[in-house]
Amino acid sequence: MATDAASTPAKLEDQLCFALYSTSRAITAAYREGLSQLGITYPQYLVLLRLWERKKCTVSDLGAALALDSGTLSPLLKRLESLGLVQKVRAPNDERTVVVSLTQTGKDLESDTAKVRHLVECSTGLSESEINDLRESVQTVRDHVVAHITV
Amino acid sequence: MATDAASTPAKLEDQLCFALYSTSRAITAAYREGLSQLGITYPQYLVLLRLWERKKCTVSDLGAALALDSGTLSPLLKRLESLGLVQKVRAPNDERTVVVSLTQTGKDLESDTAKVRHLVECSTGLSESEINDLRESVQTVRDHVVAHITV
DNA sequence: CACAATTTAGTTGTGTACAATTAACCTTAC
DNA sequence: GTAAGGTTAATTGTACACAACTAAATTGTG
Repeated sequence: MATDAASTPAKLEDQLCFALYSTSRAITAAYREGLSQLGITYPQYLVLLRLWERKKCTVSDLGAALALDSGTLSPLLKRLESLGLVQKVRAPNDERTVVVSLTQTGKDLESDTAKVRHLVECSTGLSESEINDLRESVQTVRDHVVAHITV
Repeated sequence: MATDAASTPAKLEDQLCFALYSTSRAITAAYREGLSQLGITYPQYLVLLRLWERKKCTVSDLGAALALDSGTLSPLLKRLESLGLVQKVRAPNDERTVVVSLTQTGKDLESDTAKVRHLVECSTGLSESEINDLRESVQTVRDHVVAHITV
């Protein structure tokens, strides 16, 4: 009874969900200045990260990798296209799918982001192995929660 | 040189930032169904969490607790007000500040959220102590990153 | 008192997130 | 072949986030 949810009023700072929410936004903010000098936003950077890994992605490939739907990706990709960083082409064998690929400008941007990423990693105050341990713990939580939602 | 940033192409799933970003959104999604039955969104729930802790908050108090600015909070509080969950009153001694407080309906909502919170906590697959350990690790990262930005 | 600097919310504009819907295209069953 | 059902991306509408700006009120200083 002492551990009854109603008897222990939940505090904002005690919530794992808020820790993740506020920390994610803090890291996004840490990326903001460096990325804005490259002309891109943080979600755009994440999409580019995926494209630097795999030269060609369909919109749904990107959606699966980032867990974002076309309502988010369509306008985001339109902005990346108008920035000249990616190009979109309808697949000839299936006119429904749109293949997104990097332009040369988009490819060239990869090396510029390494310094920004390094600065943010340093700002965490963690060693490389500590970063990886924490990342794995957080990913495990994500996978559990996602599996629970899907069920 | 093997660890040079340019020579080790960064992958999306290897990034702590993406782990935090995607996990935060997954947990928000896990809260969505339960909270929508109570008529509120996840950011609104976070604001209410703070108000259940402290009966009265100014807008800037809430902004400091949540790291959100008035551009986010003003419309959010307007929606909570139109839902009848909070009320806003100008402080008589300082007409600039707006004191936000809970209505009875807003107070009554607290107990209803406990079950939603418990379900999401269970979906993480972690014990209570594991949740707390992870929360503290994530908060430490946040505090480091925020301190680094402010400098 | 006067008045510049600061504080506080609110507003505006851009860019995500996400649910719900739409439109075009593909596939399958018949 | 064609109609039904499924897939894919785009669109629409609501709600955050956040930068930049505005307006009103307070404070500090001479």
